[in-house]
Amino acid sequence: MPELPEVETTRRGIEPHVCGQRVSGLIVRQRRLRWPIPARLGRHLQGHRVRAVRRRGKYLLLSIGQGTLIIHLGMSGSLRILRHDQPPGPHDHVDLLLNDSSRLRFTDPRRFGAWLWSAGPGEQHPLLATLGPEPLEAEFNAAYLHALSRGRRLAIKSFIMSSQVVVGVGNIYASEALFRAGIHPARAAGRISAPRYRRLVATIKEVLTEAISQGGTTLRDFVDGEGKPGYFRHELRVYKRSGMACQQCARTIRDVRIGQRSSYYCPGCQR
DNA sequence: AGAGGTACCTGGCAGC
DNA sequence: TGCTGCCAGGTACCTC
Repeated sequence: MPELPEVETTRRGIEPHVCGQRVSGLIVRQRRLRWPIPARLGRHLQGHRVRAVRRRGKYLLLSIGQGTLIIHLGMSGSLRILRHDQPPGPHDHVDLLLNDSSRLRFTDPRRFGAWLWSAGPGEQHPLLATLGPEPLEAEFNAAYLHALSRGRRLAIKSFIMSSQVVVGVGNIYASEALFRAGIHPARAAGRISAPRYRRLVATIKEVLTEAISQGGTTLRDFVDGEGKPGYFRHELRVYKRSGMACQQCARTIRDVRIGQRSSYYCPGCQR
């Protein structure tokens, strides 16, 4: 479900409701997520104030007391604010209880998500320590990508989806950014010129920024912290559009498997 | 070191 | 209707 724009949309949705509040409890109905929720998590959180809701890649970082609650939404996870208790559904695995009697509810049918604890600010946690730059920051630029890609035979789509290279670019936005940049998704990363990387960096930033402003992409069931869907799906030009005509050149959009992921491209526009 | 495959899990859908 | 197999927005971890 969530790529960077969906995680950022979630962050913005929950931040005003959660920030500044004290944690009054934690209800764990299903401990077995990607990794088991630490048995002592509730004790770390209880009674402490939520000082900030940050994001690093697709990880949400809630600064609570002196430590950090690290939340990942996986493929199918979502968070929403409940004003009052509501009967939990079968995939409502965790509730973070807040002192104004509202709660942050975590729903995740596939259970690829995670709730972890870091004693410090979170960025030093093993899962976050090796992450590449944020795509919307200045350090993510053409010179960086071009230099890093030299000699690499990996498909460009897999390359930009690697979290060591850049965080937050998932399967939807990788296809969309490559279409806008005119680059074939299977092209070897090491065989793309500096000018074309300039274009690609620009389209990655553009696609992610547009998607955030639209509240993300809702394909099946993504909703933000208040239950609203994202509208970027109306802007998708190739993703899930195989068999349809390219809006730019009218050729038929194709799909191909790259790194076990469905990838969509226009054979006329992308080389 | 880099590249590719596997694993984790549930639900929805196409095809028979 | 019911079964089977495949697909899904992520990514750590394993092997070659």
